[in-house]
Amino acid sequence: MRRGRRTETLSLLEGALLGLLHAQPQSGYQLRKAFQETPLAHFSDSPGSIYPALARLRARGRIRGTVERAGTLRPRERFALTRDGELTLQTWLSEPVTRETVRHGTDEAMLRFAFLEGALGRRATTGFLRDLARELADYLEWLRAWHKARARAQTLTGRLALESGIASVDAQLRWAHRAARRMAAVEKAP
Amino acid sequence: MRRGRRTETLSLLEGALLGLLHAQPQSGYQLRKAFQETPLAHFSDSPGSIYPALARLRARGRIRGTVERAGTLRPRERFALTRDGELTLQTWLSEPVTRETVRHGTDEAMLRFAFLEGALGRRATTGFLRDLARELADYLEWLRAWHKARARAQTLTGRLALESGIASVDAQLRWAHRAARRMAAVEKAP
DNA sequence: GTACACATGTAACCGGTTACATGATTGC
DNA sequence: GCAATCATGTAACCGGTTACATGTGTAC
Repeated sequence: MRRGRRTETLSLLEGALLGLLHAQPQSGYQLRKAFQETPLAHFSDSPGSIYPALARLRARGRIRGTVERAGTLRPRERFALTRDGELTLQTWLSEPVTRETVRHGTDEAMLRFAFLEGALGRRATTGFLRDLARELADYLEWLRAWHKARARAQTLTGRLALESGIASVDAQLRWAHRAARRMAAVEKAP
Repeated sequence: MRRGRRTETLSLLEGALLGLLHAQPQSGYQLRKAFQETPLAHFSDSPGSIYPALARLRARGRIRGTVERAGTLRPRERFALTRDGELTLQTWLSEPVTRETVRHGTDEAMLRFAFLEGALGRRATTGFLRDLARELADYLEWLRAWHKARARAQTLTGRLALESGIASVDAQLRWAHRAARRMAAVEKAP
């Protein structure tokens, strides 16, 4: 959906593909199944989204495909990250967590977090969680202030919808704190 | 992002615009500000998204614009729903809440809910909340089962990310129950 | 022998993003 | 005088959706 001027920002789908391929080289079909069957849903599982995305990533040198069972009547192409793809993934995962990251929805942040350990190691997660918790707390405070100030001017369902958002952000913030504690505990006893 | 074959499904942005214009006829600039300043964030506030979307809706007869302060040097165009736009909005808001609705993220469901009272009245919300709660409960159960079954096979951050999703859905489900009770209470004493 | 899972694509459409463009008004 | 706000657009790009297309392997 967007393209950095020079830095080649990844779309969510491309990020997800790189992250999955980093964890485990696999075919387009297996990636489709992952989008169907795992909680990674919300990505389309249609071939029309995944195969072109893979072709793009390959054209840009992020991934490389090797054909398996070439002689047989049912070959398949297994994709893996190139060194360049690994760097791209790491760069994407390292982008700072800002106000915008949480304002536009936490999907991207959580997707990146899911891949953090695999691609950057456990140490990298501490800062991520700290920044995420900071921004979530700020955002939550702002949402609550907004709710307090404007609650009466809205319809009942409008108000309730806002409260749903507040409850969601609150849950994510609590989760971030729990997760940070878990990470700290694990770091002491690896 | 998509187009129903014949039924002219609305994009999220178009739905948001119709909902906002139904609540209060206003100009493109005011809509932009709404996306900047209210918790409706996550829609782009850039003129390049809103003005073309308004032009589309007008071309399809959903909205009508009237130029205000026409003689002055700073005119502006205030948009309002046509009768057809009202019907389109109502149809969109009436679409059933299914498994897919929650699997792909609850953004659309919550956006629609926010406009429900204004466009369909309080009575319409009861069924919506019931369906939403049902689907959220199913989805939550599925997520928990998945977590239990696959937790060990994942990286730590992968597991934590899943737990974040579970916490979020859980929070939304609790909210849905609270909201249903609030609606019921209000219906008795309108 | 037929339905379903495996496996990979292409092509048209279109909506959102980014960047560019223009000019008036208000407040300091 | 200059910056910020008001106000509205256009144009190129490109990625995701939908629909179409094709053929094999396996289990009943």
